[in-house]
Amino acid sequence: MQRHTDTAARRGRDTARPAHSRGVVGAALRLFAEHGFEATTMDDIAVAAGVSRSTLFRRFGSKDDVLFADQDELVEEIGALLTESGEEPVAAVCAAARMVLRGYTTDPDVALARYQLVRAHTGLRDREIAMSARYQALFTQHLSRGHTDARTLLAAEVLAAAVIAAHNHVLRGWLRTPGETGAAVAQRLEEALSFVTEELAGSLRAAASGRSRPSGPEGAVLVAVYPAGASGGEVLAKVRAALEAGGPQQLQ
Amino acid sequence: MQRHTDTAARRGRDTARPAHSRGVVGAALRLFAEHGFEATTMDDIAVAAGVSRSTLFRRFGSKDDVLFADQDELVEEIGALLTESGEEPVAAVCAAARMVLRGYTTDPDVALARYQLVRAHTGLRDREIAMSARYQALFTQHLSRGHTDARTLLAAEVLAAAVIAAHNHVLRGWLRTPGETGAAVAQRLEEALSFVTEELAGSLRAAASGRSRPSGPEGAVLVAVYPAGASGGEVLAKVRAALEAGGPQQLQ
DNA sequence: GCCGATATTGAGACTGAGTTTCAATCCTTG
DNA sequence: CAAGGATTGAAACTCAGTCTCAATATCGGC
Repeated sequence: MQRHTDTAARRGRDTARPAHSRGVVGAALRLFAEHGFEATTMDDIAVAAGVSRSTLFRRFGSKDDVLFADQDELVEEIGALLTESGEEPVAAVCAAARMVLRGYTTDPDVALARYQLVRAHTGLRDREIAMSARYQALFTQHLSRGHTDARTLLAAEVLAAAVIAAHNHVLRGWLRTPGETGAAVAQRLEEALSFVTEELAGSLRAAASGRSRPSGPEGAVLVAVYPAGASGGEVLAKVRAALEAGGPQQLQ
Repeated sequence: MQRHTDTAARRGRDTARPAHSRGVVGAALRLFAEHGFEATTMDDIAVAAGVSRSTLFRRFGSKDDVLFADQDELVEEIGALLTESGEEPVAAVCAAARMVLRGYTTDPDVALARYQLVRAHTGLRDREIAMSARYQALFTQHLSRGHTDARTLLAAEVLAAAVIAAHNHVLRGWLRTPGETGAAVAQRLEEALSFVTEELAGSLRAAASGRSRPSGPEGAVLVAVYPAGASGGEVLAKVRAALEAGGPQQLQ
C-alpha cells in the first residue's frame, strides 16, 4: 500500500521532534503488545496518546513508522556519523555496526517488544529488512567513497553485506535469547566483526589500492577450480573442452 | 498495509496457476508503465485483464504481488532446487545465484519495466529488498544445513550475504545499463562469485570441518573458464598449477 | 447426457490506512 | 494587541484488502 508520498513516508516529518513523540510511541507500543499490531487502529493510538489521527499521520507518516520511529532516527545518526568520521573506512563501518547494536541493547524492552511483533507479521519483517538494507547502503557508500573501479565497488558491497550479516547474526541471537548483558552481546559482535574483517577487509584494501588485484576488466584470465574428489586429468580434460568450445561456460 | 493474511500474501494462492495469469500480469505491467504504479487501481487492472477485482486479490494477494508474481515463483523454484541439490553447498548456492540472475535476464523487458517502477517507489523497493532477503535466508539455511555450531552458522550467514551482494551488484549494473547480453552479464556474475567464494568459501569449509565434513558429493567437478584474450595453453598451464597446489584457488 | 458435489468466480458491503482540504488555534514578533 | 505563519483537528474521500454469499463452472459417477 504505502500510499502516502515516499518522502513523507521515510523522512518528511518536521525536523523539530516534539517532546511527546516518545509518549505517542509508548502508547502505541503498549497497544500493539496488548491487542496486536493489526488489531490496533490509528484511531486507537490517537485516543490513547491524546492527539488526533491527523497529527499522528503527519508526524509519523504511517502506522509502521510509529513502530520504527526510533530506528529511523538511528539510521540518520549513523549516516551522519559516517560522513564526518575521519577513521579508516572499515574501522568506521565497524564502529557504526557497534552503534547500531547498542541502539537495540540500550532499550531492551522496546527492542524485544518490537521483535515479537516483527516476528509475527511478514509486513513488519519486510520493513525491518528494509531498515537493514538502508544501513547496508550507507556502509557500502562509505566503503567505496572516492572509488569508481568495478573491483572496489564490488568489494565494498560485499564487505558491507558481510558486516550487516554479522551484526544481524549477533542481534538475532540476542533477541531470541535475551537476558544476556549488553556487554556480552557487544563481545559477540566483536568476534563476528573480526571474523568478517579478517576474511574480507584485506581484499577491499587490495582492490582500493588499485594495483594489486588481478582482474583489470580486460585482458585478464581467471581460472576457478573446485576439485571435489576428481582426478587432475579429469579436470584438465574438462578445461580443454571448455577452451575448445571457446566462450565462458560451465561444465561439470 | 499488508492487511491480508500473511500466508495468503506470500503464497496461499492455489497451486494450479491458471493459464491467463500471465495475461493478467501483462495487463498490469502495461497499466503500471502507462499511468504509474500508484495511479493504477486494482479495479483498473481487473477490467483491463477481464477478471473481477475479487479474483485478482484471490490470485495474487496484493497489488505488489501482481508486480512480483513471477519473482515469487522463482524464489520457490530456487528453494526446491537447493533442497534437492546433491552438489557441494557453496557450489549449489552459486548455481542458485546464477539461476536467479537468469530469471531476470531471460525476460529483460519485464525486468527493466519493473526496475523503473521499483526505483521510483520506496514501498516497491522495500518489497524487492525483502525478496533478496528471502533468497539470502534460503542460502544461509542451505549453507549451514546439518551444522549447529556458532562458527559455521556465522560463516554461512556471511557467505550467503556476500553471494547475494555479489549477485545484486551485477544485477543492478545490468539494470542500470541494459543492452548487455545475458551471456555477458552471466560472466560478470562469475567474476563476482569467484571473488566472493575465494575470499570466504574456505572459511566456511574450515568452520564446518571442525566437526563433520561437509561431504562433497564425490565426483562433482566444476570448472569455470573465462578466457579474455589469453591463449589456451596459458590457461591450461595455470590450471595444472592449481591442481598441483591442491585446493580451490585463484591464479592470475 | 444428466446430476449432484465441489471449486472457482463475481458482486457488493465493510474496515481501515493514508490523503486532502479547510477551519480553528497556537505561537511569534512587531 | 494585531498580523503573520505554523501546528492542530475535523471531516470527507480514495483505495487496498477482507468477507460473505450467490452464480456459475467443472468434473466424476450413473
